[in-house]
Amino acid sequence: MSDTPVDTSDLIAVRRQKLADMRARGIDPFRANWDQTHTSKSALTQFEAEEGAFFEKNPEVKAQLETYEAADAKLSAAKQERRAKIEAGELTAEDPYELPEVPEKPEIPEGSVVSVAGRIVTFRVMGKATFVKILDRDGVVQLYVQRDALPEGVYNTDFKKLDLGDIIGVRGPLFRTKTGEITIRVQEYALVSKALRPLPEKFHGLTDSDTIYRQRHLDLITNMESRGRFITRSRIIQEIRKFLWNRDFLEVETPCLHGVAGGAAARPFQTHFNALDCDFNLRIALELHLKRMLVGGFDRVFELGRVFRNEGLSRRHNPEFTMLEVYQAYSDHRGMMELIKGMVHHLCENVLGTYQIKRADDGTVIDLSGDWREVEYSDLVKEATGDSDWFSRSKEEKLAACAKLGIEVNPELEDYEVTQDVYEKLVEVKLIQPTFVTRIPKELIPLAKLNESGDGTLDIFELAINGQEIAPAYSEQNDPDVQREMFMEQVGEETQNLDEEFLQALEHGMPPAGGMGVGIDRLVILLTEASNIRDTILFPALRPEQG
RNA sequence: GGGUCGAUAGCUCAAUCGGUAGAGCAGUGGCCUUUUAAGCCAUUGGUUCUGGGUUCGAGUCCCAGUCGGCCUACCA
Repeated sequence: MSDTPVDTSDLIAVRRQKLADMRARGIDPFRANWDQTHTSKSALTQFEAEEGAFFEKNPEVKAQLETYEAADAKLSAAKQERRAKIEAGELTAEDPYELPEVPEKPEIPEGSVVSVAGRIVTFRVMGKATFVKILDRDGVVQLYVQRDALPEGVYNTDFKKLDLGDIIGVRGPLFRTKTGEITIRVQEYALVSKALRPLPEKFHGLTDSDTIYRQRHLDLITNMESRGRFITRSRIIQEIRKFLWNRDFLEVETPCLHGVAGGAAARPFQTHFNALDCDFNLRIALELHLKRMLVGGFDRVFELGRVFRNEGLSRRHNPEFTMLEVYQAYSDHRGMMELIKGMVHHLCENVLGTYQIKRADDGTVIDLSGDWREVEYSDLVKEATGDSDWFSRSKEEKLAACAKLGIEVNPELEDYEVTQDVYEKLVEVKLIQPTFVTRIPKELIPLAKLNESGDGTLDIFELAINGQEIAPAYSEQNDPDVQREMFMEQVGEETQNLDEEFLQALEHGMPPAGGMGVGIDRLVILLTEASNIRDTILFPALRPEQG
């Protein structure tokens, strides 16, 4: 293999040739391991601490350094000014000039020796020395490699043949370069894993969204913003768990395969279980099994899980998405208000470090701190339509009003659905600041308790932030007969779509409870200031590539 | 599902009225021991998404298809 001629027309062939040459010389380009003592970040923090301790013992060196830095800044400013004048034609390069004097830079001892490993993301050869940057799990660290610091010959025959994208391990002491960047002075290095394919261009990274989604690994190497967003997503989920564990909630797992896909109204994905020779649906909600946990005496439960809805793709919809559902016995929708607000505040404190979020769309600042606005559904609809008698109008009048308001509404919809359309198209999208929408009409949700006033509204809220529904929560329906009736109205003739197992469980008695569902992806969109659900899902649904 | 825009070198992008497909980065060879998108010299690299058509001539115009973005529809 090693005498295969190099095909320079193919970047991969060049790298394969390097690989073959290494193997021929008995070097394994894919090592079993590398002993790390630090990550990029912990190495940097360590040096800062060591340097700080040194300055404390030697304050005069710190003073010298500050003098040096100030003088150096003046020097660069003077050079820049001169360059600007030459460009503007006020001076020529031959004109005599004086530059401010800069004192000698004081010596600062090198830090301790660290061992790190990561992927090469920049590689700047400057003759007999090279600057390299490697990326590891928590960031980038610079390496300084001098020819004479490596065993004889290695720099030219091996080191300079490294490629962008290769993963290397290095060992050496920390120091600060002339420009102030904390850097590892490499004494020892090894190729840990050879990259046979080139990375995307370093400055622009990947921009083709198709490639970004299909080859997310490349996006993560190249695009630090994207990388950070997925780290934040993971920390959000971690902190949600902590928040609920601390309130004595039990995390449970319920099945993804459902005989009847209940707990929401959405088209399910269907599949077939061979061993039982029967059809199953992928779950569209977690609700019904979690309520059966309440019947079973698990008074505080939650599940963080994937649900699947066989519906369209959009900026806000992916067919599989992550849902949190929480149920707390002896609580109600009011209790859920406190819970969700507490949870979001916890995330602001512990993940984001701020309560102010900038919208990706228009830069509006969303303030998540303090108490959140609470407003009734009917008031919002009346306000949006400018009609205080909206709810006593006939369907025809409502449709006519919709046309005037410039929204398209399917005339075959039920009366309450027309209103709901108005809500979704005119109201919800404008609820940018956190808002609890309460007293929602009973036709919309069959699983919640009716308000005691008997006006046909439900004891529920929908939390809207950023123009999207983030979390609906109910005082859960625990009357088995009312529940059955509500289901019957929903399914009509199709009684095979009744979840009898759930209804029977309710007949054993379910404690009064508050329950809530949180769309994790939408929450992450909000908290990471993303504009598209696909930026928050590692591998979003795409049509499989052909061939 | 409908509308609309797009696909050119490994990556990011050019290409005038239909007239020899270019640049930067990456790669390759050389210079360079503190760089910051390092710099300098030289240089390789193309099924212009696929398949048809019009034309003396197509990256460019037409038709069909594939994949994608955005809008829209569906969506408790």
